[in-house]
Amino acid sequence: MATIAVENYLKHVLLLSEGADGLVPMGALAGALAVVPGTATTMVKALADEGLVEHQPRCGVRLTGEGRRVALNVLRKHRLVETFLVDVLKMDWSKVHAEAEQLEHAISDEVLDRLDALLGHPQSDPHGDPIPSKQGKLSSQVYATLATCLAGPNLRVVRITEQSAEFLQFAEQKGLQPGTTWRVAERDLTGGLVTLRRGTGKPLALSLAAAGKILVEPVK
Amino acid sequence: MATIAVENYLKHVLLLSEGADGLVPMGALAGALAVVPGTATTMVKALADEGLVEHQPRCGVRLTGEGRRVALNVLRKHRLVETFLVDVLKMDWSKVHAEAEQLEHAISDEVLDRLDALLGHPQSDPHGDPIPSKQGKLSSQVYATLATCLAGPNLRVVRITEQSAEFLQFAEQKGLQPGTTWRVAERDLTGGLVTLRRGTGKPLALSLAAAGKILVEPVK
DNA sequence: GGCGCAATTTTGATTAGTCAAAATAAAACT
DNA sequence: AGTTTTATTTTGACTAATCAAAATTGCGCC
Repeated sequence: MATIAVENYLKHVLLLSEGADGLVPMGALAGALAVVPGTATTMVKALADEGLVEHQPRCGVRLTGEGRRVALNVLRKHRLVETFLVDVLKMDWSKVHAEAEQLEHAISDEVLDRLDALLGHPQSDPHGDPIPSKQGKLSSQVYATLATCLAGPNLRVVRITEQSAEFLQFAEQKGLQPGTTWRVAERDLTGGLVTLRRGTGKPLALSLAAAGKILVEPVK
Repeated sequence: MATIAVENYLKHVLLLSEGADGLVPMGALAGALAVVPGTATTMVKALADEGLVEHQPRCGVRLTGEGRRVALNVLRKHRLVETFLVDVLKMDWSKVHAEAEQLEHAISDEVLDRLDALLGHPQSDPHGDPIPSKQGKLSSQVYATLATCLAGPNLRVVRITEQSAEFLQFAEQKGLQPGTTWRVAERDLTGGLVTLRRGTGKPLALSLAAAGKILVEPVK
């Protein structure tokens, strides 16, 4: 069985290769795992020997089929656990990430299945991140962000692409949970500001950096 | 924070010092943890340096106040997780021990509290093992076993003191869950056999060894 | 009172994962 | 093209936890 460290390496390679397709640079991987670059190199070579990743020296790393299977299973555990913690245990949105980071390595596939059934086979976790299916399908729908949408149409928040407790707390406090509807009232590219409005409520100003972490879809 | 290995050492010292009070011999500890004796010695010395246990060379080991606090917290996690797995996820009685063995090291104190509330602050787990309170109180009521009770009075099963999946499966299949009522129909000390009856059902024969693992209380 | 046995401890080695810092390779500027 | 910068890899060392096997201790027994 994969150790906790191995599971974490594979999970982060998967996460970093979402979107930015192709190879994950070693520096990015080391950064995500909070280890020095040399450690990542050593570990990746070991994973390559196990057939879990493909290492292109000096260029980067990519998951093999088997590595991807393991990584998706870990990610599925992570996101289902987050959903459980929020939906069943009523835990704070912003705390469940750290919690799931531990639990994802401790729950068995059987518990995973039962949790999935208990929660009604959810498609996404409380932050809107898609939950890989048991068969290893991961929805990779591309959404717009609040930083790129033009002023005018109504937009529904579908996902917050940032795990830090600070940001999630901020989003929750402002009412920016997945499912809520907003529209861009004003976009000031020069000032790096986006102003949002929810119905007729008072306006909410966001930096472009923050707005770029919030994925939305147009309300039909 | 205590590592997983440290938590396991402390938990097993606690478990082994229940009943057989005083010092836990190194051999017993090594056996419970499935390590060679030398490993246990090394580890216990390290724990003693941390102030978690008291090591009497060549005699055995005992928890300090702090060590006991940590051990009780781990045990509380273990038994509440078992209860959750059986009561909420409807998992098989005989499988939850192995599962909880992993989860006890992964759940935070906050999740523990919420789990406890969700389950209605249970006093004992599905096998009848007492759950330490949040304040660190562990019920140490002394029960009779089916091996020691005389034939005649009705007895309620309160606890199965054996974690192995085989034994639990056996007990479940025979209907010996905590809460069920039986009486000893016949005791054959020479043959090492106890014969039980449940109401007017057909008799069930148990070896003394097996009967000794089943704790009971008289039905008033 | 010494002998043997069983439990315990010591010693030396191994594995997984890590860091610090030096070495190397590739890319990026003049 | 040559030099600087940056990313990556290598090297050597460390920690936690473990095992195998040798050394030690102390107890029971004639």
